[in-house]
Amino acid sequence: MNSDFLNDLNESQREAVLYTDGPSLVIAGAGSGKTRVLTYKIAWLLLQGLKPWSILALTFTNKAAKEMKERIANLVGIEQARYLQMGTFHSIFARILRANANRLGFSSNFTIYDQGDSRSLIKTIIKELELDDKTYKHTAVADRISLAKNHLMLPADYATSTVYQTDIERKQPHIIDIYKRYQERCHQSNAMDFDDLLVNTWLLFRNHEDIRKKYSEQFAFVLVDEYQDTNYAQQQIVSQISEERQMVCVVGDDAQSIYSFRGANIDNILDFRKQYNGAKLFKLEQNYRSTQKIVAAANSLIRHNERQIPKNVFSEKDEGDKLRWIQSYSDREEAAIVCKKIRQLKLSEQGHWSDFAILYRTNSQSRSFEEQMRKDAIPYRIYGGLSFYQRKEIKDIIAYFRLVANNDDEEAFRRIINYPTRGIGATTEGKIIDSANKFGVSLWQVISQPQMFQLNLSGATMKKIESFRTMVEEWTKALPDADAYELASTIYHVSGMHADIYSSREPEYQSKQENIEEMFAGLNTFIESRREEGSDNISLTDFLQEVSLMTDIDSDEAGDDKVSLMTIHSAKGLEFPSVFIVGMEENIFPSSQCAASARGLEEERRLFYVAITRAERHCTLTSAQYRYRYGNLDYNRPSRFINDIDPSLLYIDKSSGGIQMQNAHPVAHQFKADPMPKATASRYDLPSRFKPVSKSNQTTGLAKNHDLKPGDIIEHQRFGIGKVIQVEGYGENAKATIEFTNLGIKQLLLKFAKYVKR
DNA sequence: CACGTCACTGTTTTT
DNA sequence: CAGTGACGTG
Repeated sequence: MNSDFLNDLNESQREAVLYTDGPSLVIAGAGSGKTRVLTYKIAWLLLQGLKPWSILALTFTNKAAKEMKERIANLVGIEQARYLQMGTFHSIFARILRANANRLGFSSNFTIYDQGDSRSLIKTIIKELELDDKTYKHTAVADRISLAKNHLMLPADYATSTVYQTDIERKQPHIIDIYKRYQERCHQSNAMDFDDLLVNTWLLFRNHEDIRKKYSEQFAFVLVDEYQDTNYAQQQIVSQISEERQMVCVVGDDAQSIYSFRGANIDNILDFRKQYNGAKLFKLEQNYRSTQKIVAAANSLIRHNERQIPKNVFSEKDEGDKLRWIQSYSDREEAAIVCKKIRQLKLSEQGHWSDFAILYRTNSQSRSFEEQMRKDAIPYRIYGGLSFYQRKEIKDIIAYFRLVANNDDEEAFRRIINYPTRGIGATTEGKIIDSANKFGVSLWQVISQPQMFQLNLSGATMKKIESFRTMVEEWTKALPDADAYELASTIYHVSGMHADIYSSREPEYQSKQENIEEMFAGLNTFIESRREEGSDNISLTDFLQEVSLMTDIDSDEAGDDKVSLMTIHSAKGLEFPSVFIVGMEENIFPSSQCAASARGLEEERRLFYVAITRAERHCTLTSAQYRYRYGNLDYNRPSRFINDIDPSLLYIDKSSGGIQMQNAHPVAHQFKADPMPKATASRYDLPSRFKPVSKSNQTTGLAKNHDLKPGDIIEHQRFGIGKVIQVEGYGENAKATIEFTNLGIKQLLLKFAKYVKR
């Protein structure tokens, strides 16, 4: 490797890459090649002789980490890239915590509680403390606890903080009690929530200097992506790790800080140079993404914010078109206009559907567009909504895996102790919990030694519990050596989950079946790809660890020619030739609650800035006068943000008002979308987390362009011989109804089915 | 213990 | 409107 790659950089990028004398802050305007700077900097560090494992690069999403790793591999080769310490804050810290769990009184197989788990635990605690669930709403309490943790405030600190004073003023003095008890329960369950992964890492380093030292010596250089979105805890941990050498490079854009509601603190980036004295500042100001007018319009908007690092983002691309603003009468008309514009633009630009994105403030706004696009036969894909891992059936099967891997996991225990029903009802469950609380042990310990923990139950109930316990125990014993897929499959069947899910042919159940299939397909892919990488970590436990820190956004099925519909938040980091920012109305964008405070309003404005800067060539804003919200018709004035844009860069389009709703399009039938049942409409369109690697799939069967028709005989890898009864849907969504000789009728999502034609 | 009915309550959400 | 959760009945 030589340093030729540096020629790909512009001057400011190169300066940022080459500086390795101390801490630095890289302010990367939208579209200015931020990822390029990060990856090249890492390559440069390697070239300087740094060992890959001594470079720590922290990102916010798995996707960003993966992308960066791939790009670095292209520069320096996979051999070096493989050993880079690169990943999300949470996954890197989880690894550190597993290695040192005993120091904190956890064991290394601890469970990671997701948001659902922690909320559910908080809910039970509120009940146990006999607090009024109207004053103490579990979601609000959870947010409050999360906020405390993001500020590294332990229950003990909480009592002396101003937060506690606020609680008292709000007549919620018991949040601290819930917090305390919540932490105890997590500990008893050998579980950490997402925030604990940060808090506990910080604690580990604070209380065990030898460990902190070890890591700070290992990580000779620390890089942080999206620094504007870090919270206090993350900032502190970075500081713990880099204390001695101060070799930190953080990259971000204060103008794109939009996650304060998750604890992100914009001051981290604004005050970075105060925290790291003498830190060097680099600004990447050339935007390579958008036309000049789009960049200028975005600049004119963000100028209205007080708190920011001054910068001059510019573009040398075409001048381009002004932003366009269209007002419509209603939300339905808004959707119709947008669809019409998309068609026109696609034609005039000779583009693809995937060149277009519709961005909105809230998920619920997707509805009118969905309806209209289905009517107009425009292919689309909605991002967001209920994620794969939040679906009940997936959470259930994962809960089994979790309990097997960590018997003390209370949330997993409670989820499945009586699912599928095995005659262990609420009363019994209550008694187990009481005993556990009384003795300060986990639920599992109570059922393991019922007499010791004074569990008083009838002989019949005891027997049921006993058999549940033995069942799980056996799996736990098998865990270390078992083939993950085999074990998972055993659990699925022996637990009775399989029978339950196949007990009906209702669409609801079919969708569950498909989702579980998909999970198993994912498990398979996981094992295969780990094997390909030469890793032995392919047990069910390894799968669990991977899965607990994964989200839907991480897999994207780009390549599909579809219009993207998503919230502005989830559009961050993406770009599209044409962007429609819809619902530009007061009370929606800016949302009424955020607009109440100056800080909140500035964040909304940054959100709008993010939205505009997603556009490469065309950016259209729309406002509707009337829209349905919560079942009634609301009137809203146009968003104040419209006025924030330099009028010379905004074209007010009046031509489209009052378009005819019954727009017949001659080409429409070509793209006819599936008539989807409404309950599952977006479900089939969701990203499949683990899209099987085409390689492995192609060998056994095929997925994309299936050639099945009714009457065909197939042999399925697991289900055996079957006859095709019916095929429906297209491409990604194609599924077949197949009658298997041994198993009866099943529905298969062909995307995942492994079979050969006979 | 399963299922039906009623009241309630609505941002954004990288892990 | 629609999804959720609490509660009561078979």
